[in-house]
Amino acid sequence: MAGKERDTARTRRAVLDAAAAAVVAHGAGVSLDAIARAADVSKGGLLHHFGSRDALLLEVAEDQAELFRDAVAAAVDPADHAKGRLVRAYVSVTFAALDDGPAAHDYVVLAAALSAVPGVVEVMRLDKQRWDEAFAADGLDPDRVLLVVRAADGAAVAGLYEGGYDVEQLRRTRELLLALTREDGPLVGS
Amino acid sequence: MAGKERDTARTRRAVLDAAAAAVVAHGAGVSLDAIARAADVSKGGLLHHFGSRDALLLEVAEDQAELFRDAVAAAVDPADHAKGRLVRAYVSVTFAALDDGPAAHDYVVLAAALSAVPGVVEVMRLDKQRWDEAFAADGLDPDRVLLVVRAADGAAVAGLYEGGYDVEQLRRTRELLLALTREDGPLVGS
DNA sequence: CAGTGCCGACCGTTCGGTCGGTAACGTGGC
DNA sequence: GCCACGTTACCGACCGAACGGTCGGCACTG
Repeated sequence: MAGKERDTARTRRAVLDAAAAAVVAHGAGVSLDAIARAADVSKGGLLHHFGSRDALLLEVAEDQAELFRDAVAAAVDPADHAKGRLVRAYVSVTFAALDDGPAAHDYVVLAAALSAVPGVVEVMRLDKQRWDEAFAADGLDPDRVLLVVRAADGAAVAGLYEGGYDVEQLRRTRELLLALTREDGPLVGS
Repeated sequence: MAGKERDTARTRRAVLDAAAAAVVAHGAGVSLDAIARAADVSKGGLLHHFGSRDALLLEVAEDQAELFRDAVAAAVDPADHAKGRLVRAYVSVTFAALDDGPAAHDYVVLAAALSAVPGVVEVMRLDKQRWDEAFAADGLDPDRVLLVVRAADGAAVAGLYEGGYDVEQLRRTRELLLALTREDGPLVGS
C-alpha cells in the first residue's frame, strides 16, 4: 500500500507540474489530452486522480500558490534580520526566471490565466489574505510593501504578455525593488 | 454604399465591445456563439466581419490597446505641464474603475487573458515600444516611470484575480503612485 | 480475492467554420 | 422613374473535429 501511495503522489505531482506548464504555454483552454500527454499518463488516469477538468485546474491553482509560498519562505536570507526580509524574498522569487531561464512556476501568470475557472478566485483571495498578514509581520512601511509587491506582480505579467525578454529592464526593476525595501519611512517627501 | 459602411462600422464596434467584455468575464475560452449573442448578431454575421475566431480576438487586442492609448491621451491634464503628466494620466485611467464602477476597458486584464492567441504577443510588444517612447518624452526619471507603471499594471491584474474590490487599498495605491510622479530624482538615497 | 492505479475505446456535446440563401442597397441603361 | 443586376450585410442550418467525461477491463499488490 505504501508503494501504491508513493506512486499516486508521484503521478499527481507530474500531472500538476505538466498542467501548470501547459496553462502558461497555451492558456487556460488547454485540453485534458494535451495535459495528459505532457504528464505521460492517459486521460483516464488523469481523471482517475482529479475527477474533472475544473477540479484539476483548481488544484493547480492551489498547488502553485503553495509552491510560491514555499519558494519565498525558502528564499528568505537567514542572515537578513532587517525589516522587509520577506518582501525581498518575494521579489527574488518573482524574478527568479532571470537566473534560472524561463521558469514554469510563475504564480501570477497562472493566476491570470486561471481566474475564469470556478473556485480559483476564492483560492486567490485567501492567498492574498495570507500574504497581507505575513507582510504586516514583516515590519516594513505598508506603502512600501504595497508598491514593491504590486510592481513585482506587474513585472511578472508584463513578462508574459510582452513576449518577455527585456532582460536588462527586468534586472533593473529587481534591483530597484530590492533597494526600495532596504529603507523605511515615507516614500514621498511632503 | 455610405449607409452600408456605417452599418459595418457599427456592427464591428458592437462585436469588438461585446467580445472584450466576454473575455474579461469568462476568460479567453469564450465561444463565438456567446460573443455573437452578446453583440446581438448571428455567428454567421460575426464571421462575415472577422473571418475567424483568432482574427477576431487579435483585433480585440489591437482595439483595446488603441482605446487605452486614446483614453490616456484624453486624460492628460491640459493644465499640467510638469514632468510625468503622461504617467499620471496612465495611472488615472488604469484606476478609472474606482470612479466609474467596474469598467470593461481594462487593457492589462485583456492582455493577460489573450496572450495565448496567436499574434497577440506581437501586438503587445509593439504597444510596449510605443509606451516606452512616449514615457521617455515625458521627462520623468526612468526608474520612477518603470516603478509606477509596473505597479499600476500589477494592481490592475490583482483586481482581476483576487476578486477585485479592496477599494481602499486601490485608492491608496493610486494616490501613492500619483504622488511618486510629482517628484523627480533618485528613488533611493545611497 | 479484494483493492487500486491506470488504460484507451467510446459517447454525447459543443465548438469553429462553411455554405446556400435572403434582403437591402447602389449603379447604369433606358 | 424604374427595372435589372452586381455587391454587400447578414442569417442559421449544417459539418467534421475536438472536447470532457464514462466505463469495462487489465495488471499488480497485499
